[in-house]
Amino acid sequence: MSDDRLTRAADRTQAIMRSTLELAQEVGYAKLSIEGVAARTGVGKHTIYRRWPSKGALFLDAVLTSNEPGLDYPDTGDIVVDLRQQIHAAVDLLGQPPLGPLYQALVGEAQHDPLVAAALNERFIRPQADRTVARLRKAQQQGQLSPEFDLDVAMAILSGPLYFKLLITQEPLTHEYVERVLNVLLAGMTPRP
Amino acid sequence: MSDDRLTRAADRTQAIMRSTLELAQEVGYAKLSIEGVAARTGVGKHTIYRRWPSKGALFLDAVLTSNEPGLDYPDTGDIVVDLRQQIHAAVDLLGQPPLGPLYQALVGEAQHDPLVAAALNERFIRPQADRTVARLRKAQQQGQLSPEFDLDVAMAILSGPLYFKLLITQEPLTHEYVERVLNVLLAGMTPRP
Amino acid sequence: MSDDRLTRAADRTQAIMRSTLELAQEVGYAKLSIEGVAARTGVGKHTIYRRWPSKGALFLDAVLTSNEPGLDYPDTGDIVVDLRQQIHAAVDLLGQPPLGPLYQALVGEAQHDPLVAAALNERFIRPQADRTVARLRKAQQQGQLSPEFDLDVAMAILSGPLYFKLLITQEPLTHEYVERVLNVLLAGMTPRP
Amino acid sequence: MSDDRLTRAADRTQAIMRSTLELAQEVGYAKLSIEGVAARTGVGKHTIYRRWPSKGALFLDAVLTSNEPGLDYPDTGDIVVDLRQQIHAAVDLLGQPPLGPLYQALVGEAQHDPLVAAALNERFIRPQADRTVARLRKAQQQGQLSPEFDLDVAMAILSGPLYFKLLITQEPLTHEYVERVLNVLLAGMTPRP
DNA sequence: TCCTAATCGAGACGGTACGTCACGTCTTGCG
DNA sequence: CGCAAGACGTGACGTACCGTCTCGATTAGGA
Repeated sequence: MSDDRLTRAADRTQAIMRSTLELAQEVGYAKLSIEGVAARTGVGKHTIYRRWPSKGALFLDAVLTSNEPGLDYPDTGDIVVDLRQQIHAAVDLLGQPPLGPLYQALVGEAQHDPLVAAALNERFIRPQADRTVARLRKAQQQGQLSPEFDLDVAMAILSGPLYFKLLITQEPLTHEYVERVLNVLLAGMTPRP
Repeated sequence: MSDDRLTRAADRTQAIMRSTLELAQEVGYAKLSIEGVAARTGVGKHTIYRRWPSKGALFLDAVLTSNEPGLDYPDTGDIVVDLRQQIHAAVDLLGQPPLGPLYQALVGEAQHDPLVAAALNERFIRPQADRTVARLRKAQQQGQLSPEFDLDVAMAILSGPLYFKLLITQEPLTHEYVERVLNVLLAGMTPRP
Repeated sequence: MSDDRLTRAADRTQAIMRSTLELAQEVGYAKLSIEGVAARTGVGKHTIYRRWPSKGALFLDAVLTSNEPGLDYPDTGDIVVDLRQQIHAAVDLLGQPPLGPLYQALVGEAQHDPLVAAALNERFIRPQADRTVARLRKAQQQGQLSPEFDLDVAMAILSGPLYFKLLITQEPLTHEYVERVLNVLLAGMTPRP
Repeated sequence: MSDDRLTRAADRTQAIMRSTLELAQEVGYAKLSIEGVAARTGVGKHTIYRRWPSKGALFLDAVLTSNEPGLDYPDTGDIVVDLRQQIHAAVDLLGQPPLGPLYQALVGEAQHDPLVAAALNERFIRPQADRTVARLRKAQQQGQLSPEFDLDVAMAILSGPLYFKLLITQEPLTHEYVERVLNVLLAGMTPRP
């Protein structure tokens, strides 16, 4: 079968990504090396370079693939319930191991490597943002939000403080914190009589 | 004189930081190397290692020193005016060269190097945040903000979306954008009758 | 026909050897690679490995095959005339491109690879030496050489200085040079009264 | 002292050459690698590349240095005695381990690398040849050789057959063989009445 | 005419070594 | 004595070939 080859190749691809995550968790992204990943996976370096152009690209793929399908969005009909649930899910996912530190390193790498930045946006950030804005828009159309409310900014206010804690102050990301953010946002969000 | 020696040392320190910024701007932080800085400055590597423990520490020092005293805070008495002025100053400073890309790289490095993260927080992030919260608190005491308003979160909502644009989506940071953020924040901020 | 397959195979064999010589002349033996020959010929690597065990063996085959039947020996009846003609033919063949540099590289490879050394001896060196000694012996039997003359050494004196120039001093191989060698040899070769 | 550094450097240089010879004798020149030499010597690869531009140059240096001062020339006053002694010394040196195989590989490498060829000539071949020709010339001036005898060719006839055995037929180099060569040469060398 | 077997191109694969770069440590000698 | 200069051991880079391997496609020649 033709699938044999593809299967073999896919197996190797996944094995490499698995080792990458393991190594990254053990020694940290800074000390991660393609040489090390190759050795740990029992694979030639070329086999890695054939698939990814750089350590950053490999790491991005490994991190994002490990977290398919990402953060799915609920839709209970009540925008407040949905936002709350979603933001708490984000904290659970990104605020602690295993994904938290990996994702933090990934965003860090994106600051040095435009390819990683672009891929990260396309594969994770933008879809997530789009889903959030779409959900907000629906609520707005249903009258749950005032018509002139700035949806893009609302999304940024949901995400930004979270990244601020994760990347800038690097304090633990808590449910209590995002709850407070949500409360402030809701104060400006609800339609006034 | 003893001052001579100190002066000489300080001169060298500044020369090294100057070369660091130049090199970083020319080749990018990722390709910056202590070896390169030493060569460009006409200085032995030891002279750099005597002053900074790592490339990250040197870069942090260079970036922050180049921007003393940072973002000063106005106090006109009107919190809205002050916040607006401050946030636009931040956009002017971080949203474009020369500081923008350097600062972006610096935050990136902080994700990989805890020492850089700590120093960045202590020397830049926390003082800035503290000033903002202090200004907000004063306004709250003057009755310009509702008493139960969450000041820490307000600060995070002012900063977070800015970092979100700078680090995550990496789109240009515009005055129009922060203005919209501010508007949403103000909607939840002003005291209700 | 069964010949078809053999013919096709032989065609491929020859195409590979042709590319080998071309590549060797273009980039030199040191940078010759089986990978390169395969690519240039439009052939899988396996097809080469199926025929030759190593780069050296392939190169040997290519060089020697390109020069079938080698140096034929004249027999005019006069040993001096014959030796002179033969040695000048050798200079014409080995002292200049295309064969000169290739042959030089071939002997070089023989120093590192016993298989090449053995094959080179069997297919080129020994036959050539045998023909020379045979011709000398015939001359000796005809009284043109003194009976106690050392034929093997005579052959080595005809060949040795030539290789000395080709491999050791690597100066151009001239007709004038071999003529002088021949003269010295003849001085000790001719029967004394 | 300034000698300290030079001494340290020279020590390393010699240690590297020593390992090179050891490794070459163990695994053969073809499998010799700079990586291997570095590992065996306990030295960084760069420390080798700083001193020699290629494996061939290192090997040449190692082989020739190990054999300083090479083949010294006797001068008893009798050219026949001197030539005989010299040629037998050459057989003792090059015809057997340890130097024989190393020297053979060295000449082999010279066929692929012009730098090695040039250095080999300058440091070993030409001086040796010059000494031989000088000794012959002196004998000629003393009337031990006929005035029109071709000294350069005589030198080539002493060396050539020796290299022919060493490099081409690769049979053992024996004293008996060079003795026969010498005899033939002497036959054409001695002045005729 | 179809089938079986061999051969082929293409190129993935685990390796080894290449030659380069920068790391952080060290030593030396000049000013 | 502090410094430039740069050698040093280390380890990773990204590349090139090695020789082995699997895959379909393209043949032949026998059923």
